[in-house]
This record gives sequence, structure tokens and C-alpha cells, in this order.
Amino acid sequence: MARHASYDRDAVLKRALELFWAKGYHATSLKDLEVALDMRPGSIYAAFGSKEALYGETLRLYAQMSQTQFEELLAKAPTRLAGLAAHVRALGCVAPESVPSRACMLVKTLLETPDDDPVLRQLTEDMMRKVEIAFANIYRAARDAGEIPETADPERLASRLQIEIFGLRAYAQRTDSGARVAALADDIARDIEALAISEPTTANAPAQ
Amino acid sequence: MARHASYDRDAVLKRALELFWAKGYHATSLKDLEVALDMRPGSIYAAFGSKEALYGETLRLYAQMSQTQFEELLAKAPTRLAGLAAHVRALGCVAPESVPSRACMLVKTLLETPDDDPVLRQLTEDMMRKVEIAFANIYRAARDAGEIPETADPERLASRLQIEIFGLRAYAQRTDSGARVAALADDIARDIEALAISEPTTANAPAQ
DNA sequence: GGAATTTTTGAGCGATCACTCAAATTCATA
DNA sequence: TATGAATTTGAGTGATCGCTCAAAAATTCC
Repeated sequence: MARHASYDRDAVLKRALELFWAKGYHATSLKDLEVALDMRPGSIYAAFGSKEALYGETLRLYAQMSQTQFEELLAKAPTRLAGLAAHVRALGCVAPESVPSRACMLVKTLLETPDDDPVLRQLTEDMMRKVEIAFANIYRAARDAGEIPETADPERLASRLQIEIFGLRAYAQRTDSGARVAALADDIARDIEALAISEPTTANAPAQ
Repeated sequence: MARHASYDRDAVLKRALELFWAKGYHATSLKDLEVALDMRPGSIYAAFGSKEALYGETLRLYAQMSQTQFEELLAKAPTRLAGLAAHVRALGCVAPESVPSRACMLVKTLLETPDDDPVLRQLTEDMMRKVEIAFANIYRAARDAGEIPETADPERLASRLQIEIFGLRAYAQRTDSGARVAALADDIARDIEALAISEPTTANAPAQ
């Protein structure tokens, strides 16, 4: 007894994500969204409530996609440490044309959001903290499995890894040379692998 | 035979810098600037031409202030490597209330600027490149002075250092704990110092 | 003090901002 | 096919955007 929405919500969110990720929150206008989503303002507001709420949903989608990608990489890696290194290398190999922006959307949001913003800033910080905790859990598991020394501090290593990734992806946004970014990602990945407790044959195994 | 401007241009630029650095380009309105600078729109435009041009001038001021601070730190350090480490440690110790934002204004600009922006984006990338070259020159001098191994690649180390700084300062923006940021900065600084060729008594001298 | 020259002022420009809502349209059900 | 409940439409809301400019005020030199 009623009409159904004519759009695919997930597809719409994905298009909104591409736009917001590329241009940022403030620089993206509703006119931009109307064109990209092929929706009129009324439909957009009926579906998402506000520009801010829509942005929040795209952020969640971004975080979820990133997490999935990361977990797949981890599952394929021979060790936890190799998985983390592979993640960094993967970030260094992204083709600029295959992605709305080489920078991390969470960092972009963090840096263009007021310190006291109760919605987008809070959401961003929460998501970043979740990623950091995930990193720490992996480092802790690696330590408990004897991959890295007993003395390693998982939380500190996790924060450091997040710093390297934040920095690498911001750097990637300012550089034309994909090869240079890939080389730097490799440097970072090697440092991660260098944490490994060396054993006769398996030490420093490449994470490719 | 004429009237003089009633404001101190440098003081005005400094106030504009504080505002832009804290809020970003898009989120800062001319109304905000009118209040912060205590100037009416006509005066602002007579003095600076446009919002974009004013932002550009504050960016230049930011880069110049940062450079000065960095050079003073370098001059005080016993070695070039210690100077770079001290720079990182200094960035980790910034009190949040003493600064408009803990994040780097160049990174904030990079991330909220379109890839093809001919003014602000170009300016930002140029300034970043200049900093990177300065880092590379210091690493090169350190290598030529025998502080670090002959095999060290100054350009690569410079890029890596810029990545660590970008990341550290973005991370600082998302964390309440100043102590944690300082500890992470110290980790990064130690890695820089670890490049040093060890000698009997001077190796790993703390950069404090 | 008067004339010349500059700065400052602030009302207001057109454009765009995020957003609303009454009317038109669509479609599953009866 | 008619009905009812939903979605879609897009002109239009008031607010704010960056910015302009003619008039007023201020300062310097003669």
C-alpha cells in the first residue's frame, strides 16, 4: 500500500562518500550533492536528515570499508607483524585515480572540525580510537605469540603506527610521485618487521 | 600629505593567523575576521585584497615563524642529528592552550584544498617542499660530517621525518593526553638518534 | 587653517548557503 | 481500476557568504 524509495541507499552513500572524501565537509555544497546523488533536496533530507548526518553516515561507511580491507590483508599474512607491514605497504601503493583522496578521511575530518564539535569530531575521534585499539590488540597478540619481544608496549606501538599512517597518507596527498610514496611506505613497513624476534630462517620475511 | 593606516599590519596578520590556524579556511568567515582583527570589511580588502590572499599571507607568516623556531633549536643542539631530534621533541611538548591548533597549518591547508587549487594548494606544497629540502640538507651535512653512515639517503630520511611530524601533530589534535604525545615524540626522536654512528663516549647523546 | 590625500566606515550588493514544504507523482494493495 | 500511503519534486525560505563603494573621517603638508 505504499511507494518504495527509487534509489539504492548504499549506492547513494557510496557516491556521497566519494564527494565528501575528495572535497571535505565545508567545501561540499548541497548543490554538489544533488548532482552527485541525482536527488532533489527534499529526498536527501527525507533520507538523511541533514548534511551533517549524511556526512556522519559516509564516515561510518568509510571506516567500515577500511576495516574490511585491513582485515582481509591481515588474514592473508603469515604473521600478525607481516599483516601490519602489508597494510602499510598497501596504503603506499594506492593509485591516485582509484581513490577520491590519498589522505585518510578521518584525518581530513579531524583537521577541519572544531575541537568541541559534538557530532562529527566526536565520531571521528571514536573511530580513530577504535582503529588504534585494533592495532594494539594485534601487537599484543604478536607479543603473546612470541613474534616480538616481551618488552614491547602494544599501546605505544599502536599509536606510533597510527602516526606513521596519518603522516604517510597526508604526505601522499602532496606528492605526485607514487613510487616515492611506495618507497617510504616500504621503509615504514621494514621498521615494523624489524621488531620481529629473529629466528634462523623466518626472520624479516617480506610481507608481499 | 596623507593619512597613515591606524593598525599594525604584523599584529593584524598574527591575529588572522590564530583564527585561520584554529578554524581552517572554509570555516572562517569574514565576520569572524572583522571581529578578530577589529577591522571593517573595506579596510580588510584594502589591506589584503581577498580572503584567499589574506590566508596566503598568514600561511607565509606561519612558515616563517616555524622556520625561525626550528633554526634556533638547531643552533643550540650539539649535533645536527640532535637538533632534528630536539625539534621532534619540541613538537611533542606543545601546550594545547598556547597554540591555535596542535596540528600543522600546512597539513590542514593541504587537506582542505582542492588538488588543482592554483593559489593556496600550490603555496602549501611549495612550503612543504622547502621544509623537506631543509631536512635533507641537514641530513646530508650530518652524513658528510660523519654523524650518520655514508649509506644514509638524506632525501629519504627527510621525507620520512616529514611524515613522522605530519602524523605526530595530527595525532596530537585527537588526543587529550599531552604526556602521551610527548612520549610518542620521544620515541620518534630516539629513532632519529639511533641513526648515529656509535662512538665510545658521544653516541646517543640525549638531545635535551 | 585650508587643501590634498589617504584610510575607514558600514550599508548593502548578488550569489550561494543549508534547508522546507505543499503539491505532484508513484505504486502496492484492495 | 480506484484508493491510500508513501516518495519525489523544485520553487522558494531566511540567513549568511565574500565583497564593493560612495561617503565620512583623519592626517599631513603648505
